[in-house]
Amino acid sequence: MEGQELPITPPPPLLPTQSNPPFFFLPSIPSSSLHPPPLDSPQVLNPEIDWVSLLISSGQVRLTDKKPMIESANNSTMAENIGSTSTTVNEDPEKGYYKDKRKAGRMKKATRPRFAFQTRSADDILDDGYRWRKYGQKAVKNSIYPRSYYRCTHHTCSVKKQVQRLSKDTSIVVTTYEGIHNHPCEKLMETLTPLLKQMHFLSSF
DNA sequence: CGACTTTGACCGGCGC
DNA sequence: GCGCCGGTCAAAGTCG
Repeated sequence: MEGQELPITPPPPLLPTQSNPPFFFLPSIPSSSLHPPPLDSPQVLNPEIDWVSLLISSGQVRLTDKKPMIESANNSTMAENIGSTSTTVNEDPEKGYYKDKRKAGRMKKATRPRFAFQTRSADDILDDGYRWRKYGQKAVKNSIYPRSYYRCTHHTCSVKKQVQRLSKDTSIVVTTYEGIHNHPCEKLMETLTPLLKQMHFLSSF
C-alpha cells in the first residue's frame, strides 16, 4: 500500500445534464443533499436526509493507498474501512480484463475513478438503477460487518462497487464505486423510453 | 434453466 | 522471508 497517492478523478455530476449522460443519476436523492458535509465534521449527518454525504468526491476526501484524509476529520472507522480498499484493476490494455481470470484483480494497480459515499439505510444495497452481481464477501478487520463486492452485470461494463456497513454507526452503509459505467442506467432508460417514444411520435406532426 | 448468491480457496501486496 | 489482509475466483447452492 505504500506509494504515491493515486490521482483521483473527480466523479461526474450526480444529476444528468446534456453534457453528462445520466450514468450516475441516483434516484430519490434530494438536490439539497448533493453536497457533502464539511470535511471537519463528517460525522454530523443530517437525520432528515437518507443520502447524506458524498464524502469522497470533488477532492475533499481522497481514496488513496495511504491513510485517507478523512481520518484527520475525526471519523476513523469510516476512514479505515474505505481507505483499506486497494485499487486493483484487472484490465487488459485493450479489452479491459486479463485473459487469465485467476490473476484478475491481482495484477498491477491502475488508476480508476473511484468515489464513495454514505447512506443511512437499513438496507445494505441501495437501488442506484444499475444491476449488480455479487462476486465476493470478506470479513474486514476492525469491523463486525463484512464487506461485499459487486460487479456491474452489463457485459461491456467493468464497474465495481463495495458495500460495507459501519461498525461504529450501524445505520450507515458505505458504498464505494470503482470505474465509470459505459452504458446508460437501465432503470432510467426503462422509465424514459416510453416518454421518448411519445415525444418522438408527437414531434412528427 | 438462467441469473444470482454464497463461501472457501487462492494470490498479491505490504508491513514487520 | 513470513504472516496478515484485502480482493477475486469459481464451484455449488438458491431462486424465480
